Amino acid sequence: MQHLEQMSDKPTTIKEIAKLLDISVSTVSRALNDHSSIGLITKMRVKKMAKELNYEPNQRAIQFLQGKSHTIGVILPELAESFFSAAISGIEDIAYKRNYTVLLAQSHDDADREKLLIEKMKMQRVDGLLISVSKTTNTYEHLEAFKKSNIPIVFFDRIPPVKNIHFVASNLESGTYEAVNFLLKKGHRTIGMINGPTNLVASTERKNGYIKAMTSHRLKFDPSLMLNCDLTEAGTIEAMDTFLNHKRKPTAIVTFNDYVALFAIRYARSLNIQINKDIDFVSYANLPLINYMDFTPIASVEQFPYKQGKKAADILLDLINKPKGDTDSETAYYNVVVESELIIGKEK
Amino acid sequence: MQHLEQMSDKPTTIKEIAKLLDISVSTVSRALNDHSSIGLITKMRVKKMAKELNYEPNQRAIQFLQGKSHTIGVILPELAESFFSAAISGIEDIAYKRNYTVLLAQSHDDADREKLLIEKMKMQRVDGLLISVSKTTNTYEHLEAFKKSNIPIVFFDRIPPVKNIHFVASNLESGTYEAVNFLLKKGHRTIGMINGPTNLVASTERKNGYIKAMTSHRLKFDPSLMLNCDLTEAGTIEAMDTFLNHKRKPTAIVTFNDYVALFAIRYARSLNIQINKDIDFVSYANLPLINYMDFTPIASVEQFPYKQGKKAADILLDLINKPKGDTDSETAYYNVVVESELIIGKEK
DNA sequence: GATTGTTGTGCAAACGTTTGTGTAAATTTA
DNA sequence: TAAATTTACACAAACGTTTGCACAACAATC
Repeated sequence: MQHLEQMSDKPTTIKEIAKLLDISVSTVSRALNDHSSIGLITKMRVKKMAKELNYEPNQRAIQFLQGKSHTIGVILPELAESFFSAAISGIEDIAYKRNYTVLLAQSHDDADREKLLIEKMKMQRVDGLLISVSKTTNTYEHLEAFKKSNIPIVFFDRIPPVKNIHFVASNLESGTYEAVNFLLKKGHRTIGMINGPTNLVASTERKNGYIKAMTSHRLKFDPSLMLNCDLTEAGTIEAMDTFLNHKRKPTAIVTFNDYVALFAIRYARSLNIQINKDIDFVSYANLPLINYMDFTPIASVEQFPYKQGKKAADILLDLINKPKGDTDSETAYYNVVVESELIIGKEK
Repeated sequence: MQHLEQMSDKPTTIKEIAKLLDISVSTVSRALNDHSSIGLITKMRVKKMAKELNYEPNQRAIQFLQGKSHTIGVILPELAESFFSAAISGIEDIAYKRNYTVLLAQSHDDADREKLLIEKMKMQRVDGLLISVSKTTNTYEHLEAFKKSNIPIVFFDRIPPVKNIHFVASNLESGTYEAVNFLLKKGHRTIGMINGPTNLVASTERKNGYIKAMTSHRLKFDPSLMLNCDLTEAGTIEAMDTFLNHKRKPTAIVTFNDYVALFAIRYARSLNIQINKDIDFVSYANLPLINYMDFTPIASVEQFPYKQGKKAADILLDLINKPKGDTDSETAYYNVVVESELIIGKEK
């Protein structure tokens, strides 16, 4: 009975239990899994011994045997952005609920690193991949290549311009429509927009929403009021300068995200412009802390990142656990749109 | 030559290569690993075929065979807190550099969830665990139990009061000392401190730093000027009320972190108190965005979370790859202190 | 009392890879 | 030219678990 002191040794295996009880490993395995063909007495004996030895099944062995890792890879640009830290929480919650683990990696908005990470995820044999592509990603062969590996992949938020993919994104067009509409109803007629880089789908959607709102009010779209910006502080300031020297100086500005809004507002204040008086600002919600600031956009488009993460993870796990009949998984793609919502800030 | 079209099938194995070349699997394995006992011609043939079939070694199989997962588990309270999102970047960078992957999970400051996650990490057979315990964790048996599993564990930032553990933390005592010293030099004599819950080591360290600074200026420590707070907004307001009605009303306040500082400053402003005029604020750096605010602490203690994450991961990987001779690993524990630094904000 | 059915268990293969050992053939040495 | 050495490969075991199949023992049926 010296089997009790091997605690701090290697983890107990099914074999040891078998040897100690003088039965076969298959019996032990079946007993632990409550297989119907094992006698009650044997089951009890096995379970008691398993508990005594602190037996825990070696998941790595099981994963290997079954050819499933029960792990999903998640690649996202930057956890420091609260959109993504909220999204990862949604992903994680779904993953753990459905008994999957999460292998995390950040691209830090570096396309090369992203490529490496994707390769690594494939080598790690993740069961599926969730990815929000980096800002700098502009070639897509590696994504196409990954698709060939038969590992399901779901894109979220930052969707690359590639055909036949599954993705989850927020409806930026309708969100922007609402935002611009809100400004129009407030009486604004000259509305500027600091948009993102043209290679992002998100920029196009915002643009479309903007145009739609304008035309629905029978206003003509003035392209000079929509500026593309690299989302840096310098780029934002440049855009602001353009607007402030514009022959049609905007009375309201919609910014691509809260960071841009912050830069723009800070710069405007330095020029003694009265925020939300001389110029109204509307943005897209990214930063929870913006609520604590003294001068914040009067409204913002909430994109529900947590919900988006949940949804994306759910879809991925559905794809992973889809029965073999691939007939429709080859033709049907999840294109899920999470509605965004215009949140109007409390007046100060 | 019909082996070229099995691309979208199951991943290629070493066996298939062996069969196609009519050699043994061991030869293929050794050829791919450039083993000395394999002829040059064979190596070339194998490598060529491997490339042709897009062979990638099955890491899961290797991990299983070697009994190593090459994965570290990371459990932290909340990625939305920028301290942790910075820390995870450091962890990730080291892990990937040293060829490990990161299994991530958030406790969301829930002790029960944390317990479950630890259990799960053990079942997943991670090679090591990195953890920053949740605020609500107040029993430590599960941590002690985990140590018995022989999986190295390194704590960082939020260290539980448990003996004989490896940890990385910032030197809050010296940071606080510097902060209080800075205020004393500015002429303040009545300095309040909104500290954290007493069960956190971090609170004790701040307290010690505070006391040290005071005594070094030959000032007596007034315990009524150090309040313990649950770090919520309500708790902060309560603490502020206590201070404002104190017979020795502080002319400067040190807060546990930026969130508390925000709550305190907002509340003070609502009472028409002039920030950094009537009362000077000093805090600990958590939020990058605090720089964008109009009223921010005049100084803050930077804790270098990225560096801390890197250091913690490095230590963990060293422990994992430590040679078998356990003689000193049983007696010696890494207690690494990352120096913090007082950052004095630009005057506005 | 032979046949079928049920219950409980063991054997062995399989997953993909690495690695220790065995062994031909080719080369060098005496 | 036989013996010793080297070279180049194959065989098989191992990692921990699941699972199809075989098979014994026993009970129930005709």
